[in-house]
Amino acid sequence: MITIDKLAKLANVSKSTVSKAINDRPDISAETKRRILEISKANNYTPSAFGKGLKSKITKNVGVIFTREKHPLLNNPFFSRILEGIEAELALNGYDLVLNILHESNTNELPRMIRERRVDGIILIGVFNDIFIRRLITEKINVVQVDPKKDIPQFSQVFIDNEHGAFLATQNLIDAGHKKIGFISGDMERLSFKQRLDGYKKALQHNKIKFQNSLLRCGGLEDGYDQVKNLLEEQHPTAIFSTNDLNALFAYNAINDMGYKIPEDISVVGFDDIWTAGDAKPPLTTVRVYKEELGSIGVRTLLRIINGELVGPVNIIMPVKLVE
Amino acid sequence: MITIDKLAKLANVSKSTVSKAINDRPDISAETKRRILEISKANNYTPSAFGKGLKSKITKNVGVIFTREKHPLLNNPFFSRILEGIEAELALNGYDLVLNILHESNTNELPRMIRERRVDGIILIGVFNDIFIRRLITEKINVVQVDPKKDIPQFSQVFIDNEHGAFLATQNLIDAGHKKIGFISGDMERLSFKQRLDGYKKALQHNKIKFQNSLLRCGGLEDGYDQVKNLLEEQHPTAIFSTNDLNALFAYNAINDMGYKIPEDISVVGFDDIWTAGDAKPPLTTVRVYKEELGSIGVRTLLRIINGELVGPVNIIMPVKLVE
DNA sequence: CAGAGATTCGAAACCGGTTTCGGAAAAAGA
DNA sequence: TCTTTTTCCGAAACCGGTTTCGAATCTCTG
Repeated sequence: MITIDKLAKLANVSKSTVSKAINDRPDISAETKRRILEISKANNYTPSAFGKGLKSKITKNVGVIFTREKHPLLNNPFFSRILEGIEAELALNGYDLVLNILHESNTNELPRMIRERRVDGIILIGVFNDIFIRRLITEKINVVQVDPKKDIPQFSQVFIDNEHGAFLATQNLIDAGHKKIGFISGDMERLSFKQRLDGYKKALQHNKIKFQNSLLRCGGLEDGYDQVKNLLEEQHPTAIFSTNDLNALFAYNAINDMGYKIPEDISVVGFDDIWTAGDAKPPLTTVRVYKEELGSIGVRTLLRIINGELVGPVNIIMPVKLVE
Repeated sequence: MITIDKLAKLANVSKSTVSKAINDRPDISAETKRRILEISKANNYTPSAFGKGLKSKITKNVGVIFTREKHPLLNNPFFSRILEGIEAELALNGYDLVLNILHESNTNELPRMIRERRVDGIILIGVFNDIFIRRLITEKINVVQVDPKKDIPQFSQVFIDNEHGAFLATQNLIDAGHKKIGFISGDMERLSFKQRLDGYKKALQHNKIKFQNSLLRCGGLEDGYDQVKNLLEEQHPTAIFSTNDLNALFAYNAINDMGYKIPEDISVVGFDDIWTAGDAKPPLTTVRVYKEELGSIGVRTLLRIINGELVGPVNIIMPVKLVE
């Protein structure tokens, strides 16, 4: 491993001069710079991240923290897509991505990468407890929250346009003539599901359809199947809006198992546009979320914060699209 | 941000003494150590990664490099599961994960995290070109390859027991009375698919069934549907072994669309045990691969290399299990 | 109580960079 | 030709740790 000192010896200059050549400083002659860069390339010298960071405090790393409730993150179909979006955008800007996956309960102490300042900022995806949030704020860490489960005004945040998406989805069902539209969802503690409920309500109201609590079935993802069955038996809706595709697919199963046909007897619209949605039979109408975009916009926002281009926290709402 | 110097002032000792207290060195009195640690905790001091690494060359970071062919990695259902396995095992051992996702074509230059020695070792998952591999070898980077697409004897590698898994899957079909078993697969350039073909052949041979080239349909994941259709029309097998679940699900669709019934007319067995396998109707019999384990064993192997506990490269074969 | 040995601490060097600042040499101006 | 200015380079300090080694103090032994 070649260091700046060795390179300086090879070029018969001081290490300050090498540093100037490498970093394109003004006080160096064109000829010397050329010579040094040549020797540098010949010995494929790369400045050590440690040496650089020690002085500059800049790591050129960004931390990404996901939380998961129980087991695999697969429950969250977004995981890899958002992560890929983040990674691509970071790579484009010369940053590396340091990944942490935490359990929701386990977010008391700050991760090492933050404590030891191994990252210039972080992107948060998931649910975090209050102590965690507070420490991030007091330590003045650069933070962007993507698809927030909870609104934290101190952080910059990238939202999905949940309300409008849900509005579109519901309106789509209403346009098809439905008046009795069931609503199924995961945990309503989550901001995104709340917002989707709002969109559902707005669409009903906009069409002068009375909102009925009895048409709601909310809860965990696990028992989606049973909830749909229960909803169908008790309320006989002609359509169902599901706040997420996973539940929508459970609904498909339940509807099929009860002997109904889709879409003749019951229509279903989902949200998220996960990759299996198109393979379902019949293909699921859903609200497309641009997951990679979510990640890359999150990164761009964070980099603006890191570069001091942003004064206060900003909120960004990413548009969605109804796909049939 | 408090540094070791400030802490030393606060405790009225030299910074060498602080270092000794923090790192539990012998030449320090119990009382002084206690006092320093107390003050350290009170000011929640965390040594900077830069300072430490500069001297020790140890980053406590591990790089993880995935490659993708075209677009999202979702084609690879392993992605998040293996990644989670890796992350969990690294976290357990006090390491952070630095993620890189490369395009196969774009793997000429070494990633920055390797050049700048920002990681103590790397885990490779995917396809890498020869220049890339050679540079890793000449630079003496610590490498473990997980689920290798190509055998690289210079690296330690964690394999899936593809051959035995394919043997089990095929034997399962033979036990059910099938003699004419189609074989569909993705790109046969990949080591894992080759090995699965070997297992398929072995099972046939073991049961004295003649292997027929005409029953093979190999190629991309994209046109799996058409290939299955073609296979069914031309050869009329009574069963199909698919080297991956994704193709198996395409086979389901093709079989259904052609008016056959599963498993009455045609049986299907897959490989990988992706999460949708259980939801298919009827549930897909498949070979379960312990994806998190794959990741965590990869990490454990890498850490042994980093700690100098391993002399040469090792090959590890992870067992699989047939699930119905 | 002198001398040997063990304990405990700190000064200084080191790791690999960046940055400041002063001075020499070269170029420009008088 | 003598200043003045500009250009170019290097010595030295600094960043935040670790490690070595010498010295001071304390403990033990004969």
